[in-house]
Amino acid sequence: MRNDAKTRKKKLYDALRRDILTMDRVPGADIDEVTLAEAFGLSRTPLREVLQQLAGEGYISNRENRGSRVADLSHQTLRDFFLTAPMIYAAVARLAALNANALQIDELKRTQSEFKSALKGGSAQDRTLANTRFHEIIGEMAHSIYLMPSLQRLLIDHSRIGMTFNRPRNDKMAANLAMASQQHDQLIDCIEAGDEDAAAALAVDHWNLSRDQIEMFVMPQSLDTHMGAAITANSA
Amino acid sequence: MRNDAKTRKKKLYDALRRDILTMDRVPGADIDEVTLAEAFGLSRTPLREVLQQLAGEGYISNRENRGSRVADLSHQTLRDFFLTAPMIYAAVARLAALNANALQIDELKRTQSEFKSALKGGSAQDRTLANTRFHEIIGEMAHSIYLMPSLQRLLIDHSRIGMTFNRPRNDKMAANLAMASQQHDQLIDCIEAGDEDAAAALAVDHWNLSRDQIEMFVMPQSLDTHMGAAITANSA
DNA sequence: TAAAAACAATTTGTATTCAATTATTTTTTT
DNA sequence: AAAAAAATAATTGAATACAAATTGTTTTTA
Repeated sequence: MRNDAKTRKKKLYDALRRDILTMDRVPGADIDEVTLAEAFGLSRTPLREVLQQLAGEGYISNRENRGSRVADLSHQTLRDFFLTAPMIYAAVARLAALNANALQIDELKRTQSEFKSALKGGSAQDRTLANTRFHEIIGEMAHSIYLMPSLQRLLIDHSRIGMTFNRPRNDKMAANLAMASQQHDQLIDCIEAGDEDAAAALAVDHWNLSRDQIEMFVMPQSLDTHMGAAITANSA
Repeated sequence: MRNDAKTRKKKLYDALRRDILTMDRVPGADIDEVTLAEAFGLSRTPLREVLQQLAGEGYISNRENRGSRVADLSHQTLRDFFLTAPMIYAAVARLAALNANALQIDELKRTQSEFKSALKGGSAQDRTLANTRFHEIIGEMAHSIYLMPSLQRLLIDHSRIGMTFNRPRNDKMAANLAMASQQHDQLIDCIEAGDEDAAAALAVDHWNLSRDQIEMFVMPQSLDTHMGAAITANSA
Protein backbone atom coordinates (compact mmCIF):
# COMPACT_ATOMS: atom_id res chain seq x y z
CA MET A 1 0.00 0.00 0.00
CA ARG A 2 1.34 3.34 -1.07
CA ASN A 3 1.77 6.18 1.36
CA ASP A 4 2.29 9.23 -0.79
CA ALA A 5 1.13 12.74 -0.08
CA LYS A 6 -2.18 12.13 -1.78
CA THR A 7 -2.96 9.23 0.51
CA ARG A 8 -1.95 11.12 3.64
CA LYS A 9 -4.14 13.98 2.54
CA LYS A 10 -7.13 11.71 2.17
CA LYS A 11 -6.45 10.15 5.54
CA LEU A 12 -6.37 13.56 7.15
CA TYR A 13 -9.64 14.46 5.47
CA ASP A 14 -11.30 11.24 6.57
CA ALA A 15 -9.99 11.48 10.13
CA LEU A 16 -11.15 15.05 10.64
CA ARG A 17 -14.50 14.35 9.08
CA ARG A 18 -15.00 11.29 11.24
CA ASP A 19 -13.90 13.02 14.44
CA ILE A 20 -16.33 15.85 13.82
CA LEU A 21 -19.26 13.58 12.98
CA THR A 22 -18.67 11.51 16.11
CA MET A 23 -18.12 14.52 18.36
CA ASP A 24 -14.56 13.39 19.12
CA ARG A 25 -13.95 16.96 18.05
CA VAL A 26 -16.67 19.04 19.60
CA PRO A 27 -18.33 22.13 18.09
CA GLY A 28 -16.14 25.18 18.55
CA ALA A 29 -12.93 23.23 19.21
CA ASP A 30 -9.76 24.79 17.79
CA ILE A 31 -7.86 22.99 15.06
CA ASP A 32 -4.10 23.43 15.18
CA GLU A 33 -2.42 23.49 11.78
CA VAL A 34 1.11 22.70 12.89
CA THR A 35 0.12 19.80 15.13
CA LEU A 36 -2.05 18.24 12.43
CA ALA A 37 0.59 18.75 9.76
CA GLU A 38 3.13 16.87 11.84
CA ALA A 39 0.66 14.15 12.82
CA PHE A 40 -0.17 13.36 9.21
CA GLY A 41 3.24 13.98 7.67
CA LEU A 42 2.08 16.87 5.51
CA SER A 43 3.28 20.40 5.06
CA ARG A 44 0.92 23.20 5.86
CA THR A 45 0.03 23.87 2.22
CA PRO A 46 -1.89 20.65 1.50
CA LEU A 47 -3.16 20.63 5.08
CA ARG A 48 -4.80 23.99 4.57
CA GLU A 49 -6.34 22.73 1.36
CA VAL A 50 -8.07 20.01 3.33
CA LEU A 51 -9.23 22.53 5.93
CA GLN A 52 -10.68 24.74 3.22
CA GLN A 53 -12.47 21.83 1.66
CA LEU A 54 -13.96 20.84 5.01
CA ALA A 55 -14.99 24.44 5.58
CA GLY A 56 -16.74 24.48 2.21
CA GLU A 57 -18.63 21.36 3.20
CA GLY A 58 -19.69 22.81 6.54
CA TYR A 59 -17.59 20.69 8.89
CA ILE A 60 -15.42 23.53 10.13
CA SER A 61 -15.29 27.30 9.90
CA ASN A 62 -12.20 29.24 8.91
CA ARG A 63 -11.86 32.68 10.43
CA GLU A 64 -9.59 35.38 9.05
CA ASN A 65 -6.15 35.26 10.66
CA ARG A 66 -7.54 33.16 13.44
CA GLY A 67 -7.43 29.56 12.35
CA SER A 68 -10.05 26.88 12.02
CA ARG A 69 -12.69 25.65 14.41
CA VAL A 70 -15.14 22.79 14.35
CA ALA A 71 -18.46 24.19 13.10
CA ASP A 72 -20.71 25.49 15.85
CA LEU A 73 -23.99 23.93 16.90
CA SER A 74 -25.83 26.91 18.27
CA HIS A 75 -29.39 27.31 19.37
CA GLN A 76 -30.20 29.05 16.10
CA THR A 77 -28.57 26.23 14.19
CA LEU A 78 -30.78 23.69 15.94
CA ARG A 79 -33.88 25.71 15.14
CA ASP A 80 -32.90 25.85 11.45
CA PHE A 81 -32.21 22.15 11.60
CA PHE A 82 -35.66 21.28 12.87
CA LEU A 83 -37.30 23.49 10.25
CA THR A 84 -35.30 22.22 7.28
CA ALA A 85 -34.58 18.56 7.91
CA PRO A 86 -38.01 16.98 7.30
CA MET A 87 -38.43 18.84 4.02
CA ILE A 88 -35.07 17.84 2.59
CA TYR A 89 -35.21 14.29 3.87
CA ALA A 90 -38.64 13.76 2.27
CA ALA A 91 -37.53 15.28 -1.03
CA VAL A 92 -34.35 13.22 -1.10
CA ALA A 93 -36.19 9.98 -0.31
CA ARG A 94 -38.69 10.69 -3.08
CA LEU A 95 -35.97 11.35 -5.65
CA ALA A 96 -34.03 8.32 -4.45
CA ALA A 97 -37.04 6.08 -5.12
CA LEU A 98 -37.19 7.53 -8.62
CA ASN A 99 -33.51 7.37 -9.49
CA ALA A 100 -31.73 4.67 -7.49
CA ASN A 101 -29.73 2.08 -9.41
CA ALA A 102 -28.96 -1.52 -8.49
CA LEU A 103 -25.40 -0.86 -7.35
CA GLN A 104 -26.54 1.84 -4.98
CA ILE A 105 -29.26 -0.39 -3.56
CA ASP A 106 -26.66 -3.06 -2.85
CA GLU A 107 -24.49 -0.56 -1.05
CA LEU A 108 -27.47 0.69 0.93
CA LYS A 109 -28.25 -2.86 2.04
CA ARG A 110 -24.64 -3.46 3.06
CA THR A 111 -24.62 -0.25 5.06
CA GLN A 112 -27.90 -1.15 6.73
CA SER A 113 -26.48 -4.49 7.86
CA GLU A 114 -23.48 -2.61 9.25
CA PHE A 115 -25.89 -0.36 11.09
CA LYS A 116 -27.64 -3.40 12.56
CA SER A 117 -24.32 -4.85 13.71
CA ALA A 118 -23.45 -1.53 15.30
CA LEU A 119 -26.80 -1.51 17.11
CA LYS A 120 -25.97 -4.91 18.62
CA GLY A 121 -22.33 -4.70 19.50
CA GLY A 122 -20.92 -1.45 18.21
CA SER A 123 -19.98 1.80 19.84
CA ALA A 124 -22.05 4.96 19.64
CA GLN A 125 -19.57 6.15 17.01
CA ASP A 126 -20.11 3.05 14.89
CA ARG A 127 -23.87 3.49 15.03
CA THR A 128 -23.76 7.13 14.11
CA LEU A 129 -21.30 6.67 11.25
CA ALA A 130 -23.25 3.76 9.77
CA ASN A 131 -26.51 5.67 10.10
CA THR A 132 -24.99 8.78 8.51
CA ARG A 133 -23.59 6.73 5.67
CA PHE A 134 -26.99 5.12 5.14
CA HIS A 135 -28.64 8.49 4.61
CA GLU A 136 -25.74 9.76 2.55
CA ILE A 137 -26.24 6.88 0.12
CA ILE A 138 -29.91 7.79 -0.20
CA GLY A 139 -28.67 11.26 -1.06
CA GLU A 140 -26.46 9.82 -3.76
CA MET A 141 -29.42 7.87 -5.10
CA ALA A 142 -31.47 11.05 -5.35
CA HIS A 143 -28.80 12.23 -7.79
CA SER A 144 -29.32 15.96 -7.42
CA ILE A 145 -26.26 18.16 -7.23
CA TYR A 146 -28.56 20.86 -5.90
CA LEU A 147 -29.98 18.95 -2.93
CA MET A 148 -26.79 17.14 -1.93
CA PRO A 149 -25.03 20.12 -0.30
CA SER A 150 -28.03 20.76 1.94
CA LEU A 151 -28.39 17.11 2.80
CA GLN A 152 -24.70 16.87 3.70
CA ARG A 153 -24.97 19.79 6.09
CA LEU A 154 -28.04 18.31 7.69
CA LEU A 155 -26.29 14.98 8.10
CA ILE A 156 -23.31 16.61 9.77
CA ASP A 157 -25.46 18.12 12.47
CA HIS A 158 -27.86 15.20 12.66
CA SER A 159 -24.86 12.98 13.26
CA ARG A 160 -23.51 15.25 15.96
CA ILE A 161 -26.85 15.62 17.68
CA GLY A 162 -27.39 11.89 17.33
CA MET A 163 -24.08 11.10 19.00
CA THR A 164 -25.58 12.38 22.21
CA PHE A 165 -28.48 9.94 22.21
CA ASN A 166 -27.35 6.86 20.27
CA ARG A 167 -26.22 5.38 23.57
CA PRO A 168 -29.75 4.68 24.88
CA ARG A 169 -30.57 5.91 28.36
CA ASN A 170 -33.83 4.11 28.88
CA ASP A 171 -36.06 1.44 27.41
CA LYS A 172 -37.99 3.86 25.23
CA MET A 173 -34.84 5.14 23.58
CA ALA A 174 -33.58 1.63 22.92
CA ALA A 175 -36.92 0.74 21.38
CA ASN A 176 -36.72 3.82 19.19
CA LEU A 177 -33.38 2.69 17.79
CA ALA A 178 -34.85 -0.68 16.91
CA MET A 179 -37.75 1.09 15.25
CA ALA A 180 -35.33 3.29 13.30
CA SER A 181 -33.61 0.19 11.99
CA GLN A 182 -36.98 -1.24 10.91
CA GLN A 183 -37.76 1.98 9.07
CA HIS A 184 -34.43 1.71 7.27
CA ASP A 185 -35.47 -1.74 6.04
CA GLN A 186 -38.83 -0.43 4.87
CA LEU A 187 -37.16 2.51 3.16
CA ILE A 188 -34.90 0.15 1.26
CA ASP A 189 -37.98 -1.74 0.07
CA CYS A 190 -39.72 1.43 -1.09
CA ILE A 191 -36.68 2.63 -2.95
CA GLU A 192 -36.15 -0.75 -4.57
CA ALA A 193 -39.82 -0.79 -5.62
CA GLY A 194 -39.59 2.77 -6.91
CA ASP A 195 -42.51 3.83 -4.71
CA GLU A 196 -41.78 7.52 -4.33
CA ASP A 197 -44.82 8.42 -2.23
CA ALA A 198 -44.15 5.66 0.28
CA ALA A 199 -40.48 6.59 0.45
CA ALA A 200 -41.29 10.23 1.15
CA ALA A 201 -43.85 9.26 3.81
CA LEU A 202 -41.38 6.91 5.46
CA ALA A 203 -38.74 9.60 5.48
CA VAL A 204 -41.13 11.83 7.40
CA ASP A 205 -41.92 9.03 9.87
CA HIS A 206 -38.23 8.40 10.28
CA TRP A 207 -37.65 12.05 10.94
CA ASN A 208 -40.43 12.21 13.52
CA LEU A 209 -38.92 9.27 15.37
CA SER A 210 -35.52 10.93 15.36
CA ARG A 211 -37.05 14.18 16.53
CA ASP A 212 -38.78 12.40 19.42
CA GLN A 213 -35.48 10.79 20.35
CA ILE A 214 -33.77 14.16 20.38
CA GLU A 215 -36.52 15.74 22.45
CA MET A 216 -36.37 12.83 24.85
CA PHE A 217 -32.71 13.56 25.41
CA VAL A 218 -32.98 17.33 25.57
CA MET A 219 -35.77 17.27 28.15
CA PRO A 220 -35.80 13.94 29.99
CA GLN A 221 -37.46 15.31 33.12
CA SER A 222 -40.39 16.93 31.37
CA LEU A 223 -40.86 13.72 29.43
CA ASP A 224 -40.91 11.62 32.58
CA THR A 225 -43.27 14.11 34.15
CA HIS A 226 -45.51 13.94 31.14
CA MET A 227 -45.52 10.17 31.40
CA GLY A 228 -46.68 10.58 35.00
CA ALA A 229 -43.80 8.55 36.40
CA ALA A 230 -41.01 9.28 38.84
CA ILE A 231 -37.59 9.88 37.38
CA THR A 232 -36.14 6.44 36.85
CA ALA A 233 -32.83 5.22 38.20
CA ASN A 234 -31.00 4.99 34.88
CA SER A 235 -31.89 8.54 33.88
CA ALA A 236 -29.63 10.01 36.58
CA MET B 1 -8.23 52.53 -0.59
CA ARG B 2 -5.88 49.77 0.41
CA ASN B 3 -4.60 47.26 -2.08
CA ASP B 4 -3.12 44.48 0.02
CA ALA B 5 -3.17 40.80 -0.72
CA LYS B 6 -6.48 40.36 1.06
CA THR B 7 -8.14 42.91 -1.21
CA ARG B 8 -6.66 41.41 -4.34
CA LYS B 9 -7.87 38.01 -3.24
CA LYS B 10 -11.41 39.27 -2.80
CA LYS B 11 -11.27 40.98 -6.18
CA LEU B 12 -10.21 37.76 -7.81
CA TYR B 13 -13.03 35.90 -6.09
CA ASP B 14 -15.62 38.49 -7.14
CA ALA B 15 -14.35 38.65 -10.71
CA LEU B 16 -14.38 34.90 -11.23
CA ARG B 17 -17.79 34.56 -9.61
CA ARG B 18 -19.22 37.34 -11.75
CA ASP B 19 -17.69 36.02 -14.98
CA ILE B 20 -19.15 32.60 -14.34
CA LEU B 21 -22.62 33.88 -13.45
CA THR B 22 -22.73 36.04 -16.58
CA MET B 23 -21.33 33.32 -18.86
CA ASP B 24 -18.30 35.46 -19.66
CA ARG B 25 -16.64 32.26 -18.62
CA VAL B 26 -18.64 29.44 -20.15
CA PRO B 27 -19.26 26.00 -18.62
CA GLY B 28 -16.26 23.74 -19.13
CA ALA B 29 -13.81 26.57 -19.83
CA ASP B 30 -10.30 26.04 -18.48
CA ILE B 31 -8.97 28.33 -15.77
CA ASP B 32 -5.25 29.03 -15.96
CA GLU B 33 -3.57 29.47 -12.59
CA VAL B 34 -0.45 31.28 -13.75
CA THR B 35 -2.32 33.78 -15.94
CA LEU B 36 -4.80 34.60 -13.18
CA ALA B 37 -2.08 34.89 -10.56
CA GLU B 38 -0.25 37.46 -12.67
CA ALA B 39 -3.42 39.31 -13.57
CA PHE B 40 -4.40 39.79 -9.94
CA GLY B 41 -0.94 40.21 -8.47
CA LEU B 42 -1.13 37.10 -6.31
CA SER B 43 1.08 34.09 -5.91
CA ARG B 44 -0.36 30.71 -6.71
CA THR B 45 -0.93 29.77 -3.08
CA PRO B 46 -3.70 32.28 -2.27
CA LEU B 47 -5.00 31.95 -5.82
CA ARG B 48 -5.56 28.26 -5.31
CA GLU B 49 -7.33 29.00 -2.07
CA VAL B 50 -9.84 31.07 -4.00
CA LEU B 51 -10.24 28.33 -6.59
CA GLN B 52 -10.91 25.80 -3.88
CA GLN B 53 -13.48 28.02 -2.27
CA LEU B 54 -15.23 28.54 -5.59
CA ALA B 55 -15.15 24.79 -6.16
CA GLY B 56 -16.76 24.23 -2.78
CA GLU B 57 -19.51 26.64 -3.71
CA GLY B 58 -20.15 24.95 -7.04
CA TYR B 59 -18.83 27.58 -9.42
CA ILE B 60 -15.92 25.53 -10.69
CA SER B 61 -14.66 21.98 -10.51
CA ASN B 62 -11.10 21.07 -9.59
CA ARG B 63 -9.79 17.91 -11.13
CA GLU B 64 -6.80 16.00 -9.80
CA ASN B 65 -3.57 17.13 -11.45
CA ARG B 66 -5.57 18.74 -14.20
CA GLY B 67 -6.54 22.20 -13.12
CA SER B 68 -9.85 23.96 -12.71
CA ARG B 69 -12.77 24.33 -15.04
CA VAL B 70 -15.96 26.32 -14.92
CA ALA B 71 -18.68 23.98 -13.64
CA ASP B 72 -20.49 22.07 -16.35
CA LEU B 73 -24.11 22.57 -17.35
CA SER B 74 -24.99 19.18 -18.68
CA HIS B 75 -28.31 17.73 -19.75
CA GLN B 76 -28.50 15.81 -16.46
CA THR B 77 -27.76 19.01 -14.56
CA LEU B 78 -30.64 20.76 -16.25
CA ARG B 79 -32.98 17.92 -15.40
CA ASP B 80 -31.95 18.07 -11.73
CA PHE B 81 -32.39 21.81 -11.87
CA PHE B 82 -35.98 21.60 -13.07
CA LEU B 83 -36.82 19.01 -10.43
CA THR B 84 -35.25 20.83 -7.50
CA ALA B 85 -35.66 24.53 -8.11
CA PRO B 86 -39.39 25.00 -7.42
CA MET B 87 -39.18 23.13 -4.15
CA ILE B 88 -36.23 25.07 -2.79
CA TYR B 89 -37.46 28.43 -4.05
CA ALA B 90 -40.85 27.92 -2.39
CA ALA B 91 -39.31 26.81 0.89
CA VAL B 92 -36.87 29.71 0.90
CA ALA B 93 -39.61 32.26 0.16
CA ARG B 94 -41.73 30.84 2.98
CA LEU B 95 -38.88 31.02 5.48
CA ALA B 96 -37.97 34.50 4.27
CA ALA B 97 -41.49 35.74 5.00
CA LEU B 98 -41.14 34.32 8.50
CA ASN B 99 -37.65 35.56 9.31
CA ALA B 100 -36.80 38.67 7.27
CA ASN B 101 -35.64 41.75 9.17
CA ALA B 102 -35.99 45.43 8.22
CA LEU B 103 -32.40 45.85 7.02
CA GLN B 104 -32.73 42.92 4.67
CA ILE B 105 -36.03 44.22 3.32
CA ASP B 106 -34.37 47.55 2.56
CA GLU B 107 -31.58 45.80 0.72
CA LEU B 108 -34.10 43.73 -1.21
CA LYS B 109 -35.91 46.89 -2.29
CA ARG B 110 -32.68 48.53 -3.39
CA THR B 111 -31.73 45.47 -5.41
CA GLN B 112 -35.16 45.35 -7.00
CA SER B 113 -34.82 48.95 -8.16
CA GLU B 114 -31.43 48.06 -9.60
CA PHE B 115 -33.11 45.19 -11.40
CA LYS B 116 -35.70 47.56 -12.83
CA SER B 117 -32.99 49.93 -14.04
CA ALA B 118 -31.20 47.02 -15.66
CA LEU B 119 -34.41 46.00 -17.41
CA LYS B 120 -34.67 49.47 -18.93
CA GLY B 121 -31.15 50.39 -19.86
CA GLY B 122 -28.81 47.71 -18.61
CA SER B 123 -26.97 44.88 -20.27
CA ALA B 124 -28.00 41.24 -20.03
CA GLN B 125 -25.23 40.86 -17.47
CA ASP B 126 -26.63 43.65 -15.33
CA ARG B 127 -30.08 42.11 -15.38
CA THR B 128 -28.86 38.67 -14.48
CA LEU B 129 -26.61 39.86 -11.67
CA ALA B 130 -29.31 42.04 -10.13
CA ASN B 131 -31.86 39.24 -10.40
CA THR B 132 -29.46 36.73 -8.88
CA ARG B 133 -28.66 39.10 -6.05
CA PHE B 134 -32.39 39.62 -5.46
CA HIS B 135 -32.95 35.92 -4.90
CA GLU B 136 -29.77 35.59 -2.89
CA ILE B 137 -31.06 38.19 -0.45
CA ILE B 138 -34.27 36.22 -0.06
CA GLY B 139 -32.05 33.28 0.76
CA GLU B 140 -30.30 35.33 3.42
CA MET B 141 -33.69 36.30 4.82
CA ALA B 142 -34.68 32.65 5.10
CA HIS B 143 -31.76 32.33 7.48
CA SER B 144 -31.11 28.63 7.12
CA ILE B 145 -27.53 27.45 6.84
CA TYR B 146 -28.95 24.18 5.55
CA LEU B 147 -30.93 25.57 2.62
CA MET B 148 -28.46 28.24 1.57
CA PRO B 149 -25.92 25.93 -0.11
CA SER B 150 -28.62 24.41 -2.28
CA LEU B 151 -30.10 27.78 -3.12
CA GLN B 152 -26.66 29.12 -4.09
CA ARG B 153 -26.09 26.24 -6.48
CA LEU B 154 -29.50 26.72 -8.03
CA LEU B 155 -28.81 30.43 -8.45
CA ILE B 156 -25.52 29.76 -10.19
CA ASP B 157 -27.17 27.67 -12.85
CA HIS B 158 -30.33 29.75 -12.99
CA SER B 159 -28.14 32.75 -13.63
CA ARG B 160 -26.22 31.00 -16.37
CA ILE B 161 -29.33 29.63 -18.02
CA GLY B 162 -30.95 33.04 -17.65
CA MET B 163 -28.07 34.77 -19.40
CA THR B 164 -29.19 33.09 -22.59
CA PHE B 165 -32.70 34.54 -22.53
CA ASN B 166 -32.52 37.80 -20.63
CA ARG B 167 -31.99 39.56 -23.93
CA PRO B 168 -35.56 39.18 -25.14
CA ARG B 169 -36.06 37.75 -28.61
CA ASN B 170 -39.72 38.49 -29.04
CA ASP B 171 -42.61 40.37 -27.50
CA LYS B 172 -43.69 37.51 -25.30
CA MET B 173 -40.25 37.22 -23.73
CA ALA B 174 -40.08 40.94 -23.07
CA ALA B 175 -43.51 40.80 -21.46
CA ASN B 176 -42.33 37.94 -19.28
CA LEU B 177 -39.47 40.02 -17.97
CA ALA B 178 -41.89 42.80 -17.05
CA MET B 179 -44.07 40.23 -15.32
CA ALA B 180 -41.07 38.88 -13.44
CA SER B 181 -40.32 42.34 -12.14
CA GLN B 182 -43.93 42.70 -10.99
CA GLN B 183 -43.68 39.40 -9.15
CA HIS B 184 -40.55 40.67 -7.42
CA ASP B 185 -42.55 43.65 -6.16
CA GLN B 186 -45.34 41.39 -4.93
CA LEU B 187 -42.84 39.08 -3.27
CA ILE B 188 -41.36 42.03 -1.40
CA ASP B 189 -44.84 42.91 -0.15
CA CYS B 190 -45.52 39.36 1.04
CA ILE B 191 -42.22 39.13 2.84
CA GLU B 192 -42.70 42.52 4.44
CA ALA B 193 -46.20 41.47 5.57
CA GLY B 194 -44.88 38.14 6.85
CA ASP B 195 -47.38 36.26 4.71
CA GLU B 196 -45.59 32.94 4.29
CA ASP B 197 -48.26 31.17 2.25
CA ALA B 198 -48.50 34.00 -0.26
CA ALA B 199 -44.72 34.21 -0.50
CA ALA B 200 -44.42 30.49 -1.20
CA ALA B 201 -47.20 30.64 -3.80
CA LEU B 202 -45.58 33.61 -5.50
CA ALA B 203 -42.25 31.84 -5.58
CA VAL B 204 -43.93 28.99 -7.45
CA ASP B 205 -45.55 31.44 -9.90
CA HIS B 206 -42.22 33.13 -10.38
CA TRP B 207 -40.60 29.80 -11.07
CA ASN B 208 -43.26 28.84 -13.58
CA LEU B 209 -42.72 32.08 -15.45
CA SER B 210 -38.98 31.52 -15.52
CA ARG B 211 -39.50 27.97 -16.68
CA ASP B 212 -41.75 29.14 -19.52
CA GLN B 213 -39.09 31.66 -20.50
CA ILE B 214 -36.45 28.95 -20.58
CA GLU B 215 -38.65 26.61 -22.61
CA MET B 216 -39.44 29.44 -24.99
CA PHE B 217 -35.74 29.80 -25.65
CA VAL B 218 -34.89 26.13 -25.80
CA MET B 219 -37.70 25.27 -28.21
CA PRO B 220 -38.97 28.40 -29.95
CA GLN B 221 -40.41 26.54 -32.96
CA SER B 222 -42.47 24.06 -31.01
CA LEU B 223 -43.81 26.89 -28.91
CA ASP B 224 -44.84 28.90 -31.93
CA THR B 225 -46.43 25.80 -33.38
CA HIS B 226 -48.33 25.21 -30.21
CA MET B 227 -49.55 28.78 -30.32
CA GLY B 228 -50.88 28.06 -33.79
CA ALA B 229 -48.97 30.92 -35.35
CA ALA B 230 -46.36 31.17 -38.06
CA ILE B 231 -42.81 31.73 -36.89
CA THR B 232 -42.51 35.45 -36.39
CA ALA B 233 -39.92 37.65 -38.04
CA ASN B 234 -37.95 38.57 -34.92
CA SER B 235 -37.56 34.97 -33.79
CA ALA B 236 -35.15 34.23 -36.64
C1' DT C 1 -1.55 47.87 42.47
C1' DA C 2 -3.74 48.47 38.05
C1' DA C 3 -3.61 50.03 33.54
C1' DA C 4 -1.09 50.79 29.48
C1' DA C 5 2.57 50.22 26.48
C1' DA C 6 6.32 47.72 24.53
C1' DC C 7 8.19 43.58 23.39
C1' DA C 8 8.45 38.63 22.37
C1' DA C 9 6.45 34.45 20.87
C1' DT C 10 3.14 32.08 18.42
C1' DT C 11 0.17 31.58 14.67
C1' DT C 12 -1.57 32.58 10.16
C1' DG C 13 -1.01 34.13 5.31
C1' DT C 14 1.89 34.61 1.12
C1' DA C 15 5.83 33.91 -1.95
C1' DT C 16 9.26 31.09 -3.71
C1' DT C 17 11.42 26.83 -4.69
C1' DC C 18 11.37 22.10 -5.70
C1' DA C 19 9.09 17.71 -7.16
C1' DA C 20 5.76 15.08 -9.68
C1' DT C 21 2.42 14.63 -13.09
C1' DT C 22 0.43 15.56 -17.58
C1' DA C 23 0.60 17.40 -22.29
C1' DT C 24 3.19 18.21 -26.44
C1' DT C 25 6.65 17.67 -29.67
C1' DT C 26 10.21 15.14 -31.81
C1' DT C 27 12.33 11.05 -33.06
C1' DT C 28 12.42 6.35 -34.24
C1' DT C 29 10.61 2.16 -36.07
C1' DT C 30 7.66 -0.61 -38.82
C1' DA D 1 3.41 7.64 -43.97
C1' DA D 2 1.44 6.10 -39.66
C1' DA D 3 2.07 4.51 -35.16
C1' DA D 4 4.74 3.97 -31.20
C1' DA D 5 8.23 5.55 -28.20
C1' DA D 6 11.15 8.85 -26.23
C1' DA D 7 12.36 13.40 -25.01
C1' DT D 8 10.94 17.93 -23.72
C1' DA D 9 7.91 21.52 -22.25
C1' DA D 10 4.18 23.04 -19.46
C1' DT D 11 1.26 22.59 -15.62
C1' DT D 12 0.00 21.16 -11.06
C1' DG D 13 1.11 19.75 -6.22
C1' DA D 14 3.98 20.00 -2.01
C1' DA D 15 7.64 21.82 0.93
C1' DT D 16 10.24 25.45 2.57
C1' DA D 17 11.08 30.23 3.46
C1' DC D 18 9.47 34.60 4.48
C1' DA D 19 6.11 38.29 5.97
C1' DA D 20 2.23 39.89 8.50
C1' DA D 21 -0.99 39.57 12.06
C1' DT D 22 -2.52 38.02 16.50
C1' DT D 23 -1.79 36.70 21.18
C1' DG D 24 0.66 36.49 25.47
C1' DT D 25 4.07 38.33 28.58
C1' DT D 26 6.89 41.57 30.66
C1' DT D 27 8.01 46.13 31.76
C1' DT D 28 6.90 50.76 32.57
C1' DT D 29 4.14 54.39 34.38
C1' DA D 30 0.44 56.61 36.78
